[in-house]
Amino acid sequence: MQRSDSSIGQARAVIADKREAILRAAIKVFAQKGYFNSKVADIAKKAGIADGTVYLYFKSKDEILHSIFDRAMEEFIAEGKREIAEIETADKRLERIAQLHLEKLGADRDLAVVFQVELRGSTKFMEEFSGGGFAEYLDIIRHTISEGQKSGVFRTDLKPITAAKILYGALDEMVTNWILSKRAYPLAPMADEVLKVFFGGVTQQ
Amino acid sequence: MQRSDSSIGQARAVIADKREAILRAAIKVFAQKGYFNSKVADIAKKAGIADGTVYLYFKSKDEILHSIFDRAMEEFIAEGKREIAEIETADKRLERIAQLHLEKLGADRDLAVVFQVELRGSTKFMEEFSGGGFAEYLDIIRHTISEGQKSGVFRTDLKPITAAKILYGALDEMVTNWILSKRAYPLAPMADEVLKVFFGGVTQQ
Amino acid sequence: MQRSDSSIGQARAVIADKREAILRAAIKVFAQKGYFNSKVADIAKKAGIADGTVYLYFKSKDEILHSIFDRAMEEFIAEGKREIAEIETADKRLERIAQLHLEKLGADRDLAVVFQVELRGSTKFMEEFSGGGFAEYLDIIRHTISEGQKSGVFRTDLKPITAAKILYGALDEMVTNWILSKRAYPLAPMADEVLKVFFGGVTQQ
Amino acid sequence: MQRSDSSIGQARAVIADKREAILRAAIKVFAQKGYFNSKVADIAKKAGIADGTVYLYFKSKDEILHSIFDRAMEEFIAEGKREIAEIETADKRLERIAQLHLEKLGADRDLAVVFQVELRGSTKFMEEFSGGGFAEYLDIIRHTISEGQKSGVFRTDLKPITAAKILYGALDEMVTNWILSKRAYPLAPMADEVLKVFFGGVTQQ
DNA sequence: AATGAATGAGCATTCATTCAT
DNA sequence: TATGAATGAATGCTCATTCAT
Repeated sequence: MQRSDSSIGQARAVIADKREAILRAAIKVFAQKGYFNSKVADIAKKAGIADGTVYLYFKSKDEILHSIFDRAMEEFIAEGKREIAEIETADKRLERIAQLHLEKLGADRDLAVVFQVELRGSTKFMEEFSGGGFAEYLDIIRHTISEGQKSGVFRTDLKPITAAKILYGALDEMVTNWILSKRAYPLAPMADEVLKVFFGGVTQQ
Repeated sequence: MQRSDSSIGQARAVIADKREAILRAAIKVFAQKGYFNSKVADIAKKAGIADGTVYLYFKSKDEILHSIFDRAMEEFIAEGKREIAEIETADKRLERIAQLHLEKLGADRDLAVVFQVELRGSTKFMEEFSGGGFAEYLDIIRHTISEGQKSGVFRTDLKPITAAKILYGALDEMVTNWILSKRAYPLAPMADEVLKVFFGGVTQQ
Repeated sequence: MQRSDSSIGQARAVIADKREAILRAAIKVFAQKGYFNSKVADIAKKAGIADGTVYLYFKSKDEILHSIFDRAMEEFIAEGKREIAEIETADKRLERIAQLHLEKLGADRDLAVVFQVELRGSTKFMEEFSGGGFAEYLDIIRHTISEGQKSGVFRTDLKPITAAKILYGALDEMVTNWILSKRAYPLAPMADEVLKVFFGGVTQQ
Repeated sequence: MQRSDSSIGQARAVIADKREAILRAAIKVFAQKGYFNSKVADIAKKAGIADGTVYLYFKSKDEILHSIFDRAMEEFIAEGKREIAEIETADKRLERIAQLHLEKLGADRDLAVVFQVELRGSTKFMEEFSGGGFAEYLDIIRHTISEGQKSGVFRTDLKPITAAKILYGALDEMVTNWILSKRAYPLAPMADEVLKVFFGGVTQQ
């Protein structure tokens, strides 16, 4: 029995769709109740499938969380690299990175919650994550700052990695506050505020 | 038969000691295995008491974690207030706050791990915490920045609360990185780096 | 459109072949992992078919095990009857039965394992089996002994059914030991040892 | 705080009692439904305790089954050795062993079922068991036969180990048949029948 | 106050079976 | 007939909490 190319394509699409549905459902559930308080059954129900079906696509509950991180970071980094490749100066690049950071997470509150909250819920995850996508992300910032130092746009009495952590930390805190805030406000514009301080400092000239 | 004042005092001291022992034990255990993976029995064993005894001092496992936060924040804020009260200018105050922040957490790695990791392990905790000690802490920073703006030392085109979050976020990231780092280095000196950027920005003058 | 007789015959052969393949696969799998630890998926994979296909030939996993017993006992009894029909004396018949018993199981270790181990893994199976092929098998032995008593070759102060169980039990134990033995030795020759004792006893004359 | 010797004794007795109760309950439940079909909850309920309590006395369901075997074999072998130590001749010793075998299992039908059925339900158990108590038991029989050969009471053209297996197999079959029989009859008297054949054979002199 | 044995609710995962294709 | 994705019932074990002593 042979399948036409299109039916194979369909089958793949269906598989991808179900995986995707589980991932989306998991993001919602994890965001709402936290990883440890979420039951696999909750995810399955939200995804509209049977409990056991989850295990046709993921090996364990743990793997679902990992997949969420991996996929999001991958997309995020890919898009970031693509965008900054077209930008000339280091300061403009950093600006775009900061904006992208807050745009992306500001556009998907549930994903943001999982990133800000669950990712930090265990040293295990943090360690794995730090050695993974996050390290690459931080490295892009560090590298950009380093280039800015070489081109003379940034001061040179700062270690690029330290400056990178400061920028990342400031952006990260914007996200965390936004998540926890009861008021709904747009996250993306906060990037400019962060950059204002990061570039110019708070001291009156 | 009546207890003398001194015996009551002793009893209270014993109670405080045991509470303290449980709290110290819990910080160690939570830091090592994470809140959800820690058993109350682990804490009891580390504290050298029976499982049931824990419940004579705390209503639940959850309450232990809360107490850790509450007590640490309380101490932290009290010390912070005391120290900055003696400092004249806003920038010097901010400097002291930043140093204190990293000194304190840098001096107790287990406590730092619990703060950085477990505090963020659930939205529930974060929300409660945000409304509690953390809000007060951030408010002290915000207020100091506001004063600096009035006195002309800080630029005024920034919302004080936003600047406060940026400073806090940058410091927080220093702590997180320090915890996850495999190399052992002193945390406190990082305060100066953060302040360098926060005050002066990264842009070359 | 009608199927010719020959195509029906072919279809039947195919059906029989696939049933047979499943049965052979199941014997191997059950022998290796035990009935309860064997998955229907394991059997299907070993048989080279899809999981669902198993259910076109058997109603349940349970039925597969039953079929293994039924078919093996049927073959066994048929061959036994055929062989002893040509033998004159009761003692020679018993001899042939014992040899056949060990020859058959000794020639198919997997089948032997399933018989010795899985058959006894549940009272349910044992009861059903006892009322089925096994009863008939034991009855053949009993009947042969009874004939031997009538013809004067066997002593008459023993109930034939009891003597039959003794012979069966002794043979059965040879099989069990052979299965569990780490050394590989031929099973069939043990029949003569069993018969030596069964016929003559262990007492020195 | 000190416990008197008697209160320690009581505590031990309580512990032993509860372990014992769980073991007795497990024997009943396993005998009725088979190991794999028995739930730990069934055992707990039959023992009159909570599910979790089972795990204060046993590490796993598997360990319960092992304990049943180990304890029973231990008792059995100890009693067997004690009894035969007082008997002079090898044939009388064998007689006593056979009687004891059927007396013991005949006195506790549930235990007999677990031994005959569950012990054989998995190659894993059988292998472990064969290397354990069972091997020792068979060795006692073998050794007794060997002595009988030396003293001239048994014929010497048989390997003692083979003769031992034959005797054991015959006795074992008596037990299995007794368990599966719908009629209730005393098991112990069957020992004499087995011995009659084992000693003298079925052949008419 | 202190103990630690007992409790029992809670859950990730497996797998025999079904059924749309 | 054959497939294999989907189902969902079933269960051993953990551990926060209680309570008799």
